Amino acid sequence: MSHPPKTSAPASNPADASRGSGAALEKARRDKLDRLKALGIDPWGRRLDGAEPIAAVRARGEALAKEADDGPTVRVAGRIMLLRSAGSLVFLDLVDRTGRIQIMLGKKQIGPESWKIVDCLDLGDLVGIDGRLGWSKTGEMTVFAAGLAFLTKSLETPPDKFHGLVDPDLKQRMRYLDLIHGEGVRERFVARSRIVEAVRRVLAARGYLEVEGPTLQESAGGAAARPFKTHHNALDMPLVLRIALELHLKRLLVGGLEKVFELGRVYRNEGVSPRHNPEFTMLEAYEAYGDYGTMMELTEAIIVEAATVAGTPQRFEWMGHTVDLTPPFRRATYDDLLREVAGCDPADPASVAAAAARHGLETTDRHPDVVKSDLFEATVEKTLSGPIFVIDYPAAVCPLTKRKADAPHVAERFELYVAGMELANAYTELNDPDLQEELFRTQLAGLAEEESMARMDTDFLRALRHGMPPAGGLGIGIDRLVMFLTGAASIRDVILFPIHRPHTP
RNA sequence: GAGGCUGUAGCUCAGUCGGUAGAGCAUCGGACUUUUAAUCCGUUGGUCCUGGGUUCGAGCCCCAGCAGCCUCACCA
Repeated sequence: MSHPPKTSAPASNPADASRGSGAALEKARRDKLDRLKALGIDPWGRRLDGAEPIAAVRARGEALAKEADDGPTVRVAGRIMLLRSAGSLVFLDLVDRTGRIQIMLGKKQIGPESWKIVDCLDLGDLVGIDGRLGWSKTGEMTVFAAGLAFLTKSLETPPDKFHGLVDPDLKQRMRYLDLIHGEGVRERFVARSRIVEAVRRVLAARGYLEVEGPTLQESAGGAAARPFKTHHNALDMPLVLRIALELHLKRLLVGGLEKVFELGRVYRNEGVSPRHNPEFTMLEAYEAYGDYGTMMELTEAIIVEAATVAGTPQRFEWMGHTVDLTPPFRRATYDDLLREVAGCDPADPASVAAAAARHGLETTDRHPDVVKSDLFEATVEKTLSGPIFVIDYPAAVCPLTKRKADAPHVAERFELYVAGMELANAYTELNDPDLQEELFRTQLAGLAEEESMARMDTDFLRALRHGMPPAGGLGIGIDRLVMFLTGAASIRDVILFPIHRPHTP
């Protein structure tokens, strides 16, 4: 080989030549892994009993005098988030699921053998620490380490220790990193868990039974949405994933379970947006001998309890709306809001159509109630800061709902809106099998099956003919509930692993 | 599905008029027994999303594609 060009002269050590690249960053960590093994340390660790949650340790530390040097001995375990070396003294910030605490490791204090392990520590490694709890000279609560247990080596470089992960794509695809480094991310998902617990607690306290319906169905009913299609091999039958919980829960009302709810995933083959993910979590609850008024009271109880456990303030700004959770929530009829906001006479189809036309909506060959519904969505919805119960809907857009006794064109339905977004939907359930069948048929006429909320379900109709008690039914979108209780702007911020296209190399 | 914006080192981001690819953090080497995103000195690291095109020359301009975000449509 002749003289290489000076500008591209290779370094003497090929590994050094790429030092700092992604591969070299991992190699540096693998070198430390090998050094640990050489020291007889298992870099992948073993069971460690008796580690105290860092939050609990911090609580104990608060009671200690700053100058005390006789603090209790504690054991903590967690991930190294920051590492500052000052010669033969090293400071770590250790994080577990409950909090963060500073660790001080001194060469003299832990001895030369353990110090060899300290030399092998990287950001992201998991360690256990035994030490005295106290305060550093600069006033930081600190565990002064006497013992160090190496628990797991991290071979990948963590994100920027100050900014964390910022790219929303990376945050979602690598949620584990987002949970470690993202500001408030872990807290938000803990809040989600607490909210779900609260929902179950409220329902259980009222005597509701939690049940599980089928997610694989022959036909998807109970909502207006396109389903995902799949296939069962052994039975050689086409199946769809459920789009709602409704029709099976109502069968259970027929079966005498009287108060049932399901909290589970539904799947809708629709577009994605900051408020839509193809799979999302739905609560549906049904109470025999109740009506939509019963469900309004239940909805309010669930939301107030969920807000309490989530730590949501009573009044806050979200998505440009001022939300006030002080019960009772406002109630307003559909027609009153329409009159107020759209400036038309809801009782007069011509007036409604004229208003709809002014907003550029299609009105020809459309059912008057559909025009009304379009007008409502175009004008009223975005103005509803809420929470507000919108009550009494035009009957033609509510095929599963009982009509008002004295006004058959009005359905006993409410939707709860917050910040212009639909959060809950409830009916006095239609239990007249003949009317239900008729509504299915008229809804289906002239509509593509995929577009209709009413899908003929003859087995469901037969169940109704056996007698379903008069009942109230409620649906709440749990993801959206979590969004507004945690102040999240996107549904992807409250779903751990939202849908993504595959990354192509 | 349509439109707009974005894509540069492991992470967070600059990159001027088209003229040899930059910083901070991280890494590696050195100093430091009270640090706080430690600091200081030195060091290293690039498929500029992918593929074409224009040009003497493209991170930058043009075309196509991929991915993300936002808006709209479907929907909750």
